[in-house]
Amino acid sequence: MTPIPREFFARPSVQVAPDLLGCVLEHETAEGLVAVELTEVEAYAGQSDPASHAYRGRTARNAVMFGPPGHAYVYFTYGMHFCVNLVCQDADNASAVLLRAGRVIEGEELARARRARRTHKAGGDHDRAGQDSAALATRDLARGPARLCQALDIDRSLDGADVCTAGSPLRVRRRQTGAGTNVRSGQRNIRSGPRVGVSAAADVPWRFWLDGDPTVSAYRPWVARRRKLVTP
DNA sequence: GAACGGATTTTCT
DNA sequence: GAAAATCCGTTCC
Repeated sequence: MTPIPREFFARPSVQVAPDLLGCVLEHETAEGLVAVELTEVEAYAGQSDPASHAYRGRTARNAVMFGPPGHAYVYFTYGMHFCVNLVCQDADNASAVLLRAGRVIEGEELARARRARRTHKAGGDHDRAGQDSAALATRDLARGPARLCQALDIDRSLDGADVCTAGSPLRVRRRQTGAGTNVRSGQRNIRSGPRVGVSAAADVPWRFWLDGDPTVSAYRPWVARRRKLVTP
């Protein structure tokens, strides 16, 4: 299985993002291999994009965005979640594509076990500890950026990982279209709209997804992240 | 089916 | 001190 060449990522993230739809991200660990077909992504530019982590310059967290293309930028957010990006273009642009959702095509049982594990942890210690992991819908396994990271067991240890090298545990490849595989209908329509959870530059349609795919997260028009009301 | 609170890091004011 | 590229269980329509 040949990874996508680095030149693929050496373009503006807005061009790379829609081309990533339908590509496969896979992570090989001691537990096994889990692979997802990407169904939803978002493009982030560098210092010209107020919604980008790179907007205010380089920090310890976003350093990978200021490096060569074809590497993973993994960050921790909201105190409990990881999200993964793929770095695009060159160091001066510090742009990347956020992977928002995917459809598990390999290692579904492992992905389900990981998601159930995390769900249990996040939900606290209730009597439901022994919750049946099969209760998780297949389409929800990697539906959302943090869920995708849970299913693939991606964390900060993969920050900076090269996804263009065959020997790397984390890599991106094109979907196999040969005979014998469960290839779905050929070209599906790609749609675009405003990015999710972003208040700055909300008018830029830099979110891309496969039209009608059940693993794409529901569209939230304004997401109006409710600010905590401060009582004086 | 929408809406809220909680978990609790990284960054900036 | 607060907001953020989030998810989940609960609660109220």
